[in-house]
Amino acid sequence: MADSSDVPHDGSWRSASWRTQLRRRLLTWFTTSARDLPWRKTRDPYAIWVSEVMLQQTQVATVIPYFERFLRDYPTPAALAAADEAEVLRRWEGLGYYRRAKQLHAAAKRITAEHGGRFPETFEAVLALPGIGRYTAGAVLSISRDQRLPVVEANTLRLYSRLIALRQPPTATAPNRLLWEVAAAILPRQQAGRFNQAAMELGALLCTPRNPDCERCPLRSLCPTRREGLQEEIPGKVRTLQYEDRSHVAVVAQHEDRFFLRRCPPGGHWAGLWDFPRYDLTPAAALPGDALAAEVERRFAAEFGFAVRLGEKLKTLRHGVTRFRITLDAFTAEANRREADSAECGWYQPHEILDLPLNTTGRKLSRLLP
DNA sequence: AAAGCGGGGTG
DNA sequence: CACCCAGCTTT
Repeated sequence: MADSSDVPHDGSWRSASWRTQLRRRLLTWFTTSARDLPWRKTRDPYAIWVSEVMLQQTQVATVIPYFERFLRDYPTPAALAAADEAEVLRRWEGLGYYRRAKQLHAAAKRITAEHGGRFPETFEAVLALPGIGRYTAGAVLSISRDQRLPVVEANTLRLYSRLIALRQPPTATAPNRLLWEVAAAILPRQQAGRFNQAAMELGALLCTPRNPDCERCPLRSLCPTRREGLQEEIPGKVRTLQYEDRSHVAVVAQHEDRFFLRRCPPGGHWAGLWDFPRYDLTPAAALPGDALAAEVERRFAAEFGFAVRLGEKLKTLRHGVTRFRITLDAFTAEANRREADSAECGWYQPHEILDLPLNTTGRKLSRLLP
């Protein structure tokens, strides 16, 4: 049984005076150095929750316009709960990781049904909502209500690893438990929300992964990692990701002035979003051109029950997703007749496609249509 | 081209 | 505890 007390690190954080110094310096620094971000102008837990979910896997500059639009269109949990999922996905389009939007929508419905439309204010109730874990629950309730709850995410993970000179990979079980312990111990009694924001901001602006700006850091004299010159070694590397190449083919089928799209099935990738039919043909090198077209036509007919004939290559798109690097060859295709639309697929004119929630490659291909 | 973000859910 | 998640920006 791994115990956090066995994890090699610097124990200064256990000293009350060290923690007092840290709090004072960090909060003072935040007063002068905090970025002016839209979600810092509110104490509405709903708005802060939306920002926290958007900020997962996505950077600040990307999130800002999405956040402002989302709050304008859905100013309350009830407004979000009343929206169609497709409409929510359309507003999320481009942010990626669409499960976040679906969970946000589902949680808004739960808040409306179970909490009378008011964002819950106990840690347990917030944690019980879909898409909300320990970090997000702590962030929302500390920032909006100053509840004394710790947060450990990428920025604080790195900052706290350095403040305790953590000598092990920070995501391993025992080191991670220790980091949460540290995050809880250093919180002030008052202003826990400002403190958490300050810690994350310091990690984002100064205590960066590479070349941290220790000269400007208000915590430099408290930092054992800086003292020992280990900034590039701490936190330890988790592991290097091995990319995997994939070859996909998309079918842009046309009949008169309409194009065929389908909804991605539940449980799979891009679930609930629309896209042109696409097929994984890895490894593509094994198939000569004719055989590739025949294989795609076969799969298309098997899936949708009508035939198309592949034409020329419309476009090659390369996109990376998690550990995959995908080369997507999009082909035009002709359908002899038009099958009836269903809830899962159908024929659309280009102007109708504008209103469908599409994944990024689907949207890029749709812009090539007449 | 590679690195970094990135917590939540599942099994 | 390991693995998955179907994109984007920065370096």
